[in-house]
Amino acid sequence: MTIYDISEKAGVSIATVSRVLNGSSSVSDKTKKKVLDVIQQCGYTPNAFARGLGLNTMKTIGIMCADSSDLYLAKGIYHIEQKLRSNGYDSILCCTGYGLDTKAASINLLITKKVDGIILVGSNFIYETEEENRYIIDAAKQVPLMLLNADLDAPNVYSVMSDDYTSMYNAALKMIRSGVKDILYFYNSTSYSGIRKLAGYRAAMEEKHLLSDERLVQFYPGSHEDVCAMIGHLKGLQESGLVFHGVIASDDTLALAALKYARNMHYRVPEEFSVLGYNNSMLAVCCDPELTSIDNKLETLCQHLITTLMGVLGGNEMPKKTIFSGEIIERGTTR
Amino acid sequence: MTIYDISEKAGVSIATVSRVLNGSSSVSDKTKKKVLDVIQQCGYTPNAFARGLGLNTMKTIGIMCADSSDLYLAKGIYHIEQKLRSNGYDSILCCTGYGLDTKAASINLLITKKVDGIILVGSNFIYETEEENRYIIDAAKQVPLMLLNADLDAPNVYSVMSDDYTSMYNAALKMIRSGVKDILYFYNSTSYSGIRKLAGYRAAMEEKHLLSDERLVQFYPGSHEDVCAMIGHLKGLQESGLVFHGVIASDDTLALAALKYARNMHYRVPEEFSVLGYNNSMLAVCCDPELTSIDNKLETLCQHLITTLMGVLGGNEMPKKTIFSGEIIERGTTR
DNA sequence: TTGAAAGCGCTAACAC
DNA sequence: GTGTTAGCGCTTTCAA
Repeated sequence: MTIYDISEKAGVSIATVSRVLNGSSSVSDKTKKKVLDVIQQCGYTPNAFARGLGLNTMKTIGIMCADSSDLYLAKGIYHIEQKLRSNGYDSILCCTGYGLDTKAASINLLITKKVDGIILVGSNFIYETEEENRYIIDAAKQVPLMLLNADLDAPNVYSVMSDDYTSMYNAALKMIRSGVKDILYFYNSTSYSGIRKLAGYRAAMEEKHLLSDERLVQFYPGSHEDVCAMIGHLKGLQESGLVFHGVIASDDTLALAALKYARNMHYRVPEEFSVLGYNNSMLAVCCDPELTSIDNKLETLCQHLITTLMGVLGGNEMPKKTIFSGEIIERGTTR
Repeated sequence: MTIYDISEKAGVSIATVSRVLNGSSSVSDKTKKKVLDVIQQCGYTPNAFARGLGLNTMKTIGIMCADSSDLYLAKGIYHIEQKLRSNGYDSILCCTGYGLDTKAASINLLITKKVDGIILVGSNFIYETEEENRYIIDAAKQVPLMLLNADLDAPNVYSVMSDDYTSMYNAALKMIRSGVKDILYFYNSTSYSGIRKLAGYRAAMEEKHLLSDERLVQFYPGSHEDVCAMIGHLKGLQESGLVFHGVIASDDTLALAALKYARNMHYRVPEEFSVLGYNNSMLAVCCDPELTSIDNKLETLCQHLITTLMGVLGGNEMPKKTIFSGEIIERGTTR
């Protein structure tokens, strides 16, 4: 069933059918109805390829994420997909994994698919050297590139992010003021936002001259989901003689592990041990006591990102960088 | 950059370029190399639309799920996307929400996009009446339809699922044998798999003549993420006089709520109160004590689903229905 | 082994 | 308001 069949059955030209299909220019109500009737009756739907061929757009946005089963990224994808759809765009999802080579391959694949834009969900796409980020810079020559929670200065690359540095700085300061001095920072990502968070913690601790022992900054290298291993990591630290009565974690899972560690050590939480998480995910209310966590306004970020992308696609001048501030959601693991 | 440019630069016809591009038929090694060189040098990639127009396939599979931020569905999407990619297929993701109308709209949209197949992730796509399932049956006339964790008998529809009934039946029996008699069933979905799970619980309880009070079967109608509301639901039950010392939940989140309820009531777990979850998700190891949960082998299901889909796409005869059995992962909330 | 040319289904510029 | 027609970039006969 093609536009030719419809035009024939309706007794008009293909151009007229195309016009009613696209709601464009002037078609008399009568012919319009006639065509619509035939279309309805035949259950005809236009061929997206042919349309794309001519227009050179599929109204499709590529979404890349390292791992769609990550709680935080999954939520981001969800919001983005929804908002895209409500703007008349579809999405192609690419789960790239964490390797640079597969990321580069994925981004090229999306471009091959003629997506109208690409959204990079999560800060792990940005590396430290320009060389490593070249795959993004190059891709941006072809389509607009949107970064969620990351930052890269390059033409046609737009960043929307949460102010992780300030959020962490404020949260750390708050915990210090609550009386906890020996606060361990527990993180598992050296992505852009990971580095910013750590810097926030560092600034607060150093300001108060509390970062006496570099072991207070702890990188956890294991699996993102292996809570046991995280607990083991903290246990090892404790056994090696490091003393800490507070943990600030770069994400809720790590914080949860810290909470389980505290329970294991028979610390009373929050009286003797404080824990702070990040992302304010579902996990935060799944434990007992519930986790104090930083909410980085994911949905707001996504909304803004899509608005910006739509603007760019519409040919408008749009802000290259937008920063929202986070918020500490106080629950039972801090005083 | 088109095939014409390449053909010109290489001094051959577009047909020849097309041939080397598709590795088809016989091209002399010399011309092949020449063409390949030019392609490389120009960084040319073929236009997917034009190709699709002719071939009428995009090597793309549509993935539908109600909510990609659901822990379980997200994991399923992740595995599916990975395995699809390793088979040379891309995926378009559609988060449909839970309404029938939006599901039908999404499935049509995917067909419009000329996907080669559609995967429905999660059992909430199947309804009770054939009328409601018509949108699937109709879609299957155009492309193969794969169901993950659901079941529907129709031409060109293939189902891969976990044996939820038996898993629940066994788990319930086990809990009964451990000495818990008043077991509440706590569920939030009347999807196909939701119904099967409930039936498994029912069968075990009735076999032991333990289902005296219909209030032991409790549907929770609220948000999937609102743990507080779930706890509230159980509290309300208790206050209304219902006595129960065990909870079997249709998913880990509900089980987690039950665990928090138990703690709230100062029951000792598992000595005085047992809890069983479903999905063996990350949540199971996030609480204290850790949750006994049923693992339904999601990755295996996904692997099999993709294998089947590839077979169907390759024109082979494939099993219409495949059932795997689940496994109880014992942790700290059952004796 | 290669080239010429006819589509694939649609949009949009241009004529009427 | 409506029809004609030239592409869009590629695959695939059919000839050579």
